[in-house]
Amino acid sequence: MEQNVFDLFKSRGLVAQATDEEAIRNLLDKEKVTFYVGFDPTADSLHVGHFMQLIIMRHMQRAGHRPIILLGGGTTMVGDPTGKTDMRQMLSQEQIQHNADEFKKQMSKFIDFGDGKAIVVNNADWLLKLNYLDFLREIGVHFSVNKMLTAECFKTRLEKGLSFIEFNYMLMQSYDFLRLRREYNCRMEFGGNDQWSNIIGGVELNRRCDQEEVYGLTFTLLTTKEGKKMGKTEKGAVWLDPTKTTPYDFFQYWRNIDDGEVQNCLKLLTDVPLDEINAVDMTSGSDINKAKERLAYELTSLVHSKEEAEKALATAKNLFSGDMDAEHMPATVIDENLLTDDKANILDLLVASSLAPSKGEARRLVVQGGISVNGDKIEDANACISRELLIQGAVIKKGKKVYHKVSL
RNA sequence: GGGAGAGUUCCCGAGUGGCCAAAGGGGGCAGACUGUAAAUCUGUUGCGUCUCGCUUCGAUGGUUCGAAUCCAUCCUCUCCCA
Repeated sequence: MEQNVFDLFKSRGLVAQATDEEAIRNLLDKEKVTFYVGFDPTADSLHVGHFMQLIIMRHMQRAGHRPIILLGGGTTMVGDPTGKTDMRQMLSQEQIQHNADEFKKQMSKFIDFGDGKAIVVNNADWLLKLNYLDFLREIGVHFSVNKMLTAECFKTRLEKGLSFIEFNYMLMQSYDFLRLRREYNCRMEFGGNDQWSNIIGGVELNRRCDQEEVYGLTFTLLTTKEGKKMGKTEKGAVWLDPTKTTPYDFFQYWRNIDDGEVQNCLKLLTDVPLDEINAVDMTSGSDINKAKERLAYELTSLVHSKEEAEKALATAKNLFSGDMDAEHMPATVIDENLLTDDKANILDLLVASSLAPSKGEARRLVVQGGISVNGDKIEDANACISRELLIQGAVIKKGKKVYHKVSL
C-alpha cells in the first residue's frame, strides 16, 4: 500500500502548519486533489528559496494530484509585504511575462505539464480586470482590519510603515484561492510557512463567500540556523538557472552547507529514504562530510542533470585532492593587450577574471597569500605570468575553494 | 494642513569646521586551525601609476584658506498633532 503523501510530508518534517490535518489527510487519500502554489515572478529565474515548493508539488503530482502553478503577475504589482522591510519595486508587464516563461521552463524539471497534469495560471488575468467597488463589496466585506493587523506578517511592517497597497496583498491572494476553487475546483493552497496568514485568509474567504471548505498547508522554511532564509550568498541568491549559478557552484553551495543542516536538507529536499538519512552518524566528521556530498549530488542531478552532477562531483574531487582539473572550472580568455613583453601582470589577470573587483583588492589578496597559480603560491604583487603558460591555460586559485582558468 | 526629527561607506551606526577615506559592530575577503563544516584567533575591507594622488557622507548651489560637519533650496523617510 502506497504511503499517503500527507504522511510522507509529515514523516520528512515538511509540514509546518495545517488548517485541518485529519481532513487533509483523508482528502488526499481518497481523491485526486487539485491544489495550488503561488509564485511571484519577481526575477527571471527560480532560486533555492523556491525549492521546497517545487519538491512538494513533485511529491503531490507523483501521488496523482494536480498542481496549479499560480504566477503572481497581478499580485507582483502589489508586492507581498511579508518578511520584507521595504516596499517592493513594481515590475512592468513585459518583465513579468518574461519571468513567468522562465519559471515554467525550470519547473518542467520537477513537474510534468503534459495532458493537463499541471496547470499554469496567471492571476493578472483576473486581478487586472477587477472593479474596485465590486471587489470591495464582494470580497472586502469579509475581512476584518482588526484581525488583519494582528497577523504576524504585518507586525514588523507596522513598526516600519506599511502602505495601503501592500496591506491589500492578503485580499488579493485570498481572492486568488476563491477564483481557483470556483474555476478549477482547487481545494488546497500550499506555501512556505511565511504564507500562513495569507493562506488562511483564502480558506476563510471561501467559507464565507461560498460556504465551501478548503484547506491550507504550509511547509517548513529552509533557514540557516541563524534563522536567515537559505539560498542567499554574498553573491546573491543561488539560482536554478545554470547561466546564473553554474552547476558547479550550485553543487558547492550544498557541499559547504552547515553540519547542522545536512540531515534536515536531505529530508526536506531529496528522495533519499529516511532510514538512510537517519543512519548518518552526526558525531562523525567523515560521515557528515559524506552526507554533504550526497546532498550536493542529489540536488544537482535533480535541478540540472545526472551528468552535471557527476561532472561537478568529479571536478570538486579533483580540485580538492590537489589535481588540477581545468576542464569544468570557470574560465576566462584574456585579451592579447594585457600582455607586455610577453608577460601578464598577476593583478591584471585577477581583475580580468573577476576574481578580484579591483586592483587594490587583487594586490591585497596576493600580499596576504591568497593566490596561487598552477599550484605555486604568488606573494609578489608584481609577479607576471608568461605567455607560454597562458597559452596552455593557467589555473589561478583564490583562497581555498575558488578556481579559475585563464588562457590566451 | 501644523509641529518635530532623520538621510554617513555593503548593512547598522559614531562623527557637528582642519588631527576624516571617516570610530565601533555586523557582513565579506584572506591567513592559521580543520572535515571543502562550525567555533576561535590574526590580517584586511573606496579607487589608482599606493610613503603620493583622486572620488565619496540624500541632491544642487553657496559661505570658508579648508565642509560629512555651517547656510539656502530641493528630494526622500520617520514621528507627533489635525
